Amino acid sequence: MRRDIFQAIADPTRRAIISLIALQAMTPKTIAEHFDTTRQAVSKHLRILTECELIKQEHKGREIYYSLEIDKMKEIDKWLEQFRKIWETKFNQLDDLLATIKN
Amino acid sequence: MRRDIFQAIADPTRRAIISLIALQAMTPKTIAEHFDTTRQAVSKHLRILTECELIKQEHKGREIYYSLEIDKMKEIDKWLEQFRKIWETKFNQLDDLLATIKN
DNA sequence: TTTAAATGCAACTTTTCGGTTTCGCAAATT
DNA sequence: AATTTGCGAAACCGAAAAGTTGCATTTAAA
Repeated sequence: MRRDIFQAIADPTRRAIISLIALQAMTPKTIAEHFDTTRQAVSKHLRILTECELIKQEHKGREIYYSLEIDKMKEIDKWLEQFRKIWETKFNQLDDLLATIKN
Repeated sequence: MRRDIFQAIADPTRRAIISLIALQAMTPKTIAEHFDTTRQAVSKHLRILTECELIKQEHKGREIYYSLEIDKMKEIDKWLEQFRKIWETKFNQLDDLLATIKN
């Protein structure tokens, strides 16, 4: 099983779950109510997200509250960094070009 | 077929291809030489990347040069925005806390 | 004008993925 | 004590994905 963060965010439902619990911790049941799917399917997604340490659990009686490990999201940002450098350079080149045309 | 950018970057080989051609345009043959896979497999990845408009082609005789559509990468950055807000807030909260302790 | 090279595409196979169903367990409720 | 509720895990299924093989096409080279 691959189970890395990029594979985790590939699924649209998982992305929605991430966005949802980013705002506040939730139980699987509550999360499932936000989507057109069963609690068990959500549970599977939560398992995958847990495996790549994107979310954490907090047990409270028989309920389990899931919340986002926001720091883990920075890994995506980190990977994007190489491309951000490129598009910023291109933007500057365009800037230079516009400046040249003007003068 | 889903074919969105998140599914496109889920595959590690595709991420490597993206990083590779971000620096300079390349033919499928040359790209394949960088990996432990066949040209046809690379071709399939290129097809997927083309379908979600992450890369573009430039024909030159019988060769086809593939290069990155850097602007498309910004979509990931855009999605990350919501989380960036959160981690920046947390960072500021920590800042405030440290300031409080100091005084 | 043959021959070789670069490529895309389609068919096929194997693996993975996402969802459903069923089950068992532990905590709450009656 | 019996029942309900919230949960994870395992077994199963269909669909999609990833890789392989073979072939057709176009262009360059001999």
